[in-house]
Amino acid sequence: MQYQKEDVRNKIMVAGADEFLENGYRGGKIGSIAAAAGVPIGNLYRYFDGKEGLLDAIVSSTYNLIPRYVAEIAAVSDLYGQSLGNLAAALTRVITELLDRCGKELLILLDRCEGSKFDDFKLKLYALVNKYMNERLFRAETKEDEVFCYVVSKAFLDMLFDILRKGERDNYGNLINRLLVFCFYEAEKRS
Amino acid sequence: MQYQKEDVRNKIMVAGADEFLENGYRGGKIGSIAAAAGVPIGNLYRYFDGKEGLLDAIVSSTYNLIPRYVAEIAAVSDLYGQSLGNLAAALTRVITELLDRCGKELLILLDRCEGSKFDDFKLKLYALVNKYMNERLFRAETKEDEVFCYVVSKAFLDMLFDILRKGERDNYGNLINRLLVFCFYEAEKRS
Amino acid sequence: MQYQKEDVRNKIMVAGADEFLENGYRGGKIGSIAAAAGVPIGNLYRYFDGKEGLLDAIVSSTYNLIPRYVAEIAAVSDLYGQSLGNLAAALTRVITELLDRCGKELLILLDRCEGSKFDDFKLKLYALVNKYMNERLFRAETKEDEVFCYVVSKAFLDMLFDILRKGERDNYGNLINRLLVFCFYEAEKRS
Amino acid sequence: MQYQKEDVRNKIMVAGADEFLENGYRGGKIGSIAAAAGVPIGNLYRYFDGKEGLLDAIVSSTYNLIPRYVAEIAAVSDLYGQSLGNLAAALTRVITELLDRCGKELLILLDRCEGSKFDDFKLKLYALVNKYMNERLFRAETKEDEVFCYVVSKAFLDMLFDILRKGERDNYGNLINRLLVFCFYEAEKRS
DNA sequence: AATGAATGAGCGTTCATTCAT
DNA sequence: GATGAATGAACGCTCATTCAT
Repeated sequence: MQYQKEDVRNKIMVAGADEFLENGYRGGKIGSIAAAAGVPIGNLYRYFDGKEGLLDAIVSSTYNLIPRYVAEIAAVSDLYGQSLGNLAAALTRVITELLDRCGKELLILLDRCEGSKFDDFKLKLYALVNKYMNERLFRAETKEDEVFCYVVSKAFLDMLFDILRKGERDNYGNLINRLLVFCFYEAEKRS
Repeated sequence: MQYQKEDVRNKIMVAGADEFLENGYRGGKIGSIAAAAGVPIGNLYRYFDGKEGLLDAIVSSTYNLIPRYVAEIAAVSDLYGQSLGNLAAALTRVITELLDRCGKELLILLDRCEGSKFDDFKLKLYALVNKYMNERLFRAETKEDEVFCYVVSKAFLDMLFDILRKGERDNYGNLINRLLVFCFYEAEKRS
Repeated sequence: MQYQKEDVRNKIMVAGADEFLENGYRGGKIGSIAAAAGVPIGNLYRYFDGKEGLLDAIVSSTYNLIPRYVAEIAAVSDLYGQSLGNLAAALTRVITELLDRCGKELLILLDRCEGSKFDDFKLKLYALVNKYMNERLFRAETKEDEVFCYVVSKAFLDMLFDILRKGERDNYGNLINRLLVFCFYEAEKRS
Repeated sequence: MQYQKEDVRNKIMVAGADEFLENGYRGGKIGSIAAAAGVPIGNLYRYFDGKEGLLDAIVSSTYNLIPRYVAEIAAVSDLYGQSLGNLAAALTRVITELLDRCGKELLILLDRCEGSKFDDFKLKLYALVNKYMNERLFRAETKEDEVFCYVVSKAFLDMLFDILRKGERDNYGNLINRLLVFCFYEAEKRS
């Protein structure tokens, strides 16, 4: 019966992700998730440790993956930083891969975790990216510089995610390219 | 007594805004709001039409104000668009005024309305700004252009709000200036 | 509305005590208690902190009272120990008072707290009484003596409670007198 | 395979007895019992008719045995009643045998059957013993006599069980001897 | 016969809203 | 109009029992 278990587990996780995406963690109902997954409520608790446990199962691997992706993106930037074109290609590859692996989960983490222990994901992520950007690009000296660096870092990230939300697969490359130009072309002149 | 009534009404709205800011609309409790306002629960229902009604009262004037501010910002841009310096000064004035009038309410609308009828505020706002930006700056022709325009418009707005979230009053001017340079200096070269 | 509040609180506590007496703590249902008290379920939670809190409210004053009563009984025994007749009279007074104050609560504590934090009341009480009895009467030297002392102490206590369960108010005096004779008359000859 | 079936049946009953002893009938979980017995839940239902059926299987033989033991003890008392020493020896034999056969089950019956149909075992047992005691020893005439007879009968029984709970195998003889002296030596003088 | 996943009734609890005073 | 106790629908979760394999 092993294959069935995995099947059920997946159905619940998909239903849970959809429910949380639509109604948030607080607004998402275990009953609705179970119904959508075609599973009786009680059985859901065989697979997951309650509502929090289900969110955890849906989202934690992505949660843990992100710092590595950020580091990888930073490494890629260090390598190709001189040529925005090459950088864009590399970034596109990394980021489309990220999205393919855990796009939905990322959206939940970014916007739909109010009331859960992942509530702070966004802030942590922004802080992480901000750190990299400041070390490499901005080298903020005043409080004002820091704020500006933070604002731009966050915007860069948001734009990346928006491209993934709005764009289509065969646009990604071009759009990320344009994003890089927008953000970093002759950046020193502009900040 | 009209004066007292207004006083009570205000206390509830302030307490409500704080509660919603801290816990979101779904997570905010009527009981906590009434307690924080020093008002018996039942009385709250005299002044507001339930939880949704209270949110409405707190937020709707800002909700309705925003399109006018966007239009005003657009008008200002049209006037001073040639000179980023002048534009920044004008924008700073308009935006700090906006923030002074309804900063808290704006934050609620932007981030804390999950589960209410204002859930879509962010999207509407982005769409509005996107429209102005597209008409004035991007003149998108392809689907890809549209996405890029949207992404940049949204980012511009987010950055504006982030400055307001992170910055301090006497930074606003400088930061908005830097923001404008970052987004629009030789923009045509970069998009 | 203050008088009503106390009234409701009492009705809930009486209904709770009856329910717990009949079905134990684990078997007692909050719904039944609320119904028996003529109170909607939700309102019960205004007065008590959940099921455990209700049990606590019903039982904790008695729980805290008991050591004092044991000490008082021990003191009475020290005073009148020579004359079983006088001792019986004094004990009867103390114990009927105890029963009048918290007979039902005592029964819950003794037999119906499985699954709650008062689970160990009986053991603690027996240990307490055993300590007094051993110090005054048995002076156990061997392991076997200790067991016998414990067994008799516990039996004395149980019999006391049984008299209170089974007897009638105007019997108490006689029955306690007989109990003392049964347990302690020429006790040294018998142990 | 008949042998295996018996083996599984026994493992379940042992696990069940332990679980009920630890958590009571209400608090005991079928899942935990099955796990402790190393048996899948579904299979447990092949051997026993649900939770109540399992308790029944564990406990009913003891439940039915008890009246016979009480009768035997009564008979022994009639034979050796004159000599407490002989009586003690005979009683010790009977009672250690009882304990060896079904000590654990007896404890469940006495203390851990809340919520099951055996809830009333203790009362029935006390009533039974009370009947014998009254016929032979007390010959109660007044209501008060009856109560006292009941109280002493019950205490005698409880003390017997406590000796079995607290004592050690090679103490039993001595302790039961002391118990008999404590309860019945010159009893007529004391009641 | 063995297995353990499926099932769902029922519990304790919360909280937006109403209502009696 | 002010007050806060009353109300009950709805949620998350448990666990005895059944059922498909």
